[in-house]
Amino acid sequence: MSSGEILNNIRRLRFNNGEMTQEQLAGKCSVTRQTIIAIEKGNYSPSLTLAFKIAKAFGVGVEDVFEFMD
Amino acid sequence: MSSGEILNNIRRLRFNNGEMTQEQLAGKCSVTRQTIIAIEKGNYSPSLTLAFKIAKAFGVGVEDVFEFMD
DNA sequence: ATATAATGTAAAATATATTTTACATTTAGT
DNA sequence: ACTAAATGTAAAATATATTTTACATTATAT
Repeated sequence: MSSGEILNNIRRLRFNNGEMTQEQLAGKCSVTRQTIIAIEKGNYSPSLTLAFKIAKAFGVGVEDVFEFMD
Repeated sequence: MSSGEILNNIRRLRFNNGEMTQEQLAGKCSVTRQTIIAIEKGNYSPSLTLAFKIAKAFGVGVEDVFEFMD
């Protein structure tokens, strides 16, 4: 899996959602803060399940959070 | 990751796309047929990267292929 | 009925995603 | 300047996704 193919707007969405912290987003998605950091930095591609949870936490669609560059 | 939370329309989309075989879809997504089978059956949640590749293979959005039930 | 194609099951090996734990650095508020 | 909060780095451990390999079953065409 090359996560370099996935870009994301997590940081911007966090800011626009009451300046949500990574910790808070992690809580909403039931994952660790480290996971959010890693995904936000594009260290690896998240599972689809987690991608959906992140999108839901922001009240948007998956493709509003993540973009596939191929 | 509980993949029970993700439903998909892969089989239907395969049928509607020239009756594409699992092998062909696997080829388009650069994964093994076994992976397609497992995902189609909901054995596990795919990586977001693969989800995007599958969606692209059908020329639709990720949320047209997968549905998050929570 | 036969042969081939497509789909399905299974398990070990391998690759990747996530967690745990710890510490460091930066940012924000006073 | 000080403190706490937020973010960041890192690596080992753990969990999950995918591959490899093999065989079985079902579907399709003749």
